[in-house]
Amino acid sequence: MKSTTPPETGPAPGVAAHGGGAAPKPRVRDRILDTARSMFYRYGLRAVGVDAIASEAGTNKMSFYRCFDSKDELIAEYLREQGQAYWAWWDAAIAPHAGDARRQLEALFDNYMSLTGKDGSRGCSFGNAVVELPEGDHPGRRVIEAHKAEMRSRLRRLSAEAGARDAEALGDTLMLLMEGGYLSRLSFQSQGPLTVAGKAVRTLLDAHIPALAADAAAPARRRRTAPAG
Amino acid sequence: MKSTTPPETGPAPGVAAHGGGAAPKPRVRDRILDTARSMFYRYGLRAVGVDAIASEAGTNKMSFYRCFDSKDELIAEYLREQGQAYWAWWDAAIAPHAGDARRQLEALFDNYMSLTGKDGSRGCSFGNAVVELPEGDHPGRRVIEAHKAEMRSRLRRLSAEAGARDAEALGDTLMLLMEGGYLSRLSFQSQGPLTVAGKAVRTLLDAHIPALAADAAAPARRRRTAPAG
DNA sequence: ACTGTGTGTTACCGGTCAGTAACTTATCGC
DNA sequence: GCGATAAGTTACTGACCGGTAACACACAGT
Repeated sequence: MKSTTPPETGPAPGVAAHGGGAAPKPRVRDRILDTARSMFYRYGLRAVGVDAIASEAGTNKMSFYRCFDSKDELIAEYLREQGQAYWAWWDAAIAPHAGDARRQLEALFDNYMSLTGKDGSRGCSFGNAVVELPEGDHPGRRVIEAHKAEMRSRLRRLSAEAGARDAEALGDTLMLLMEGGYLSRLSFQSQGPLTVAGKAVRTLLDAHIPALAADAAAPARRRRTAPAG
Repeated sequence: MKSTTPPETGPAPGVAAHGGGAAPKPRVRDRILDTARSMFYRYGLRAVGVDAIASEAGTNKMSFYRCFDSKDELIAEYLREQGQAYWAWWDAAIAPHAGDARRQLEALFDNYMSLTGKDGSRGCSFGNAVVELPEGDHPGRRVIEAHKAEMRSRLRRLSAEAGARDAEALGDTLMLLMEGGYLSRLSFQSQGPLTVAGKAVRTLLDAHIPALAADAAAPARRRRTAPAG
């Protein structure tokens, strides 16, 4: 196998001045979790050892094992934290269009595209993690499966709220689209298939949502978007 | 980390009777490659060591290194072999409908769904591999990127042949769909979003292909498929 | 018989893996 | 100052990692 993780020589925050005011120096556990997040995401779960995480976090293995029972538990905790951040992002992305599910979906995907298309992006933490955790009993797997199930159910719910004829099918299709973008991001640099996700969503919404011009409770400007001309 | 690969106690073919006739006993290299294929796919690239592969193939590490320069080279070779098998499958799936690109796409996805939905399926070898190979210079990465680029180009070509208004967008959307099915397969058992891929493809084809009733060279029965009622 | 080739066997290298023991130090509230 | 708690340090275990050296054997074609 190759060298995997470069040294990643970081300054290691270590002890921060905290005698004077309200600068609560980050506890070891938080530093470790933060470091684990970035290293796991960048290099993968198996490629990163606890020793590397600990020293990168400015501490050592012994302190690591005072905070976490095992590496597997750290992985599970890492995934739980990623989940919280994910739903915070999700909610923020759809919040501006509360009440208009169609626009919420469009905004969600627009946001998703620009985020996943970014330079440092390595796709979805959960999708990547599940590839490395084939064992059915790993503590991280339950987190992953719960996360993906929640994603699916949210997309289905939004599809229903948007007035889709077959909300479950639309929701699942949107899920495939998202997952596909995440995965394809790893094999293409910036001009990958991900770039059409926005168009694809609008096409699917058009196809699934009946075009009732004056529908009750429906937003005024629900424009049709034909796929090219 | 957990135990990763179970012992997988296999009988190890070893020496096959070959003195009499035309039974060319499988060479070590082939046995190794075959074992690597199943173990890499099942457990992942990093989870499987060369020692485990060799002994599972009924040989040993020394013979392994007589056939392959390194584990990384074996990985690349594994991916090349998977690529050959993949295109053979692909061509066989679309062959029955030569000349009718729309039906070819439908057949491709139907075939893909039943295959990826199978019990032992762990999604896409290439997608899984790229998750474990973040290093840009790994010999396997070129194979993966070439494979995915080829996939994309084939889907775009089929979309064009099917008469799509925006063939590149349709092709890329279909690519997202496929990739999404592969990835989501890992987080859902059998009733995952993958099950709607067939419907989704037909919806997208309907949306992208102009409905010319009597088009030259167009197949007679190109039925519209409305997404539910 | 001789030799080349393919293969099996054993032992080993340096490095890293996850995880632990025992001890020291720094900082906190009191 | 005192004790409690959090954290750093060094050294270690046993297993596994990718990769190699040296040697033995079985069989092919000549």
